[in-house]
Amino acid sequence: MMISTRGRYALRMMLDLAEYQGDGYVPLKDVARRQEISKKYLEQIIPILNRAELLQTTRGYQGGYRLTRAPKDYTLGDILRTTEGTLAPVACLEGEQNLCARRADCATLPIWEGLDKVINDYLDSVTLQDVLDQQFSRRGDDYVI
Amino acid sequence: MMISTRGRYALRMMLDLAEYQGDGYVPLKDVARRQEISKKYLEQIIPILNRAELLQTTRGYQGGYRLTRAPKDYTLGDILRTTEGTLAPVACLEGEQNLCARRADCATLPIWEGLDKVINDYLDSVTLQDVLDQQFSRRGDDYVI
DNA sequence: TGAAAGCCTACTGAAATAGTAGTATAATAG
DNA sequence: CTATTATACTACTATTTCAGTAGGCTTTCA
Repeated sequence: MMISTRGRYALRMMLDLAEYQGDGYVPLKDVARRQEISKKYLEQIIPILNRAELLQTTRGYQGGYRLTRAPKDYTLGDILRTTEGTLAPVACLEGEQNLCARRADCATLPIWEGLDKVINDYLDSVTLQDVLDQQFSRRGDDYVI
Repeated sequence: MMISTRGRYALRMMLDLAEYQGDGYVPLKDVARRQEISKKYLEQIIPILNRAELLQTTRGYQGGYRLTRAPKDYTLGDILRTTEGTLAPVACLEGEQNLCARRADCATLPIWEGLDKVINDYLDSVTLQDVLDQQFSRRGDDYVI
């Protein structure tokens, strides 16, 4: 299992903001209630998104969060790489500190590189807007008799 | 990170057997030495492959392991799903016991299903023989979702 | 019968996961 | 100026997984 609750909850929060932000800020309390996720846990996920400037904040009365950009300008890869740190399927692709002594001769390295590429390509091919569109079309289907 | 040492070592062991088995059995000691992996740890990985009949065993003098089938008849997906248990990128795709109450309305489920599919399709598109031949090189570049 | 090999079970240190808890700080209404 | 609403930050914790280590048991065959 590669995507932890951190990434999955971040994605659901971003989708919730996209759906409910209107032209104001959405308090975390509301996101937590709608998504049935602990508000305290979301509070820990948010700074990660905040530091990467994926969302905007106001504190105090009528404060909350909203998206920095339009939903079509976030790929799922953006959000998941930010919150998960890496989407690499194996440790040896995770960075300098995980370099392996066998790397130069490794028969399996190209496989992991290929796998890493299909994962990132797929997640970068879908935007938040795509997910919203598919969600609404699905809801619409429910009303067809 | 999705593929643990268990799956990576299993794959390297299968490749090692393919390369060195000839028409006999390869003792684990030799695999462990060539691959620089703890023999004791490999001993724990082997029963998983054995139960799935991915390899054959003889005990005692001149015993060891060999592949059940030809290298071209193993996909990397076969080997990795067997040893990892699942390649599902999220818990809610891992089986009955992880079903989520929000499943019917979940906007993100189709994304995880799509991700699961590209991962499995990629790994099922490469065989042990491909790796041996190095024919798989940069296959990720060509892979069409 | 004894050496070479696999088989089986238990144990363990370290890290990640999935949170909970409590306090501090900021913005604004009245 | 202060009560209310909301985010920000830090510390703690239970559970699970990972990546092995350790040791005794069984099988095969020269």
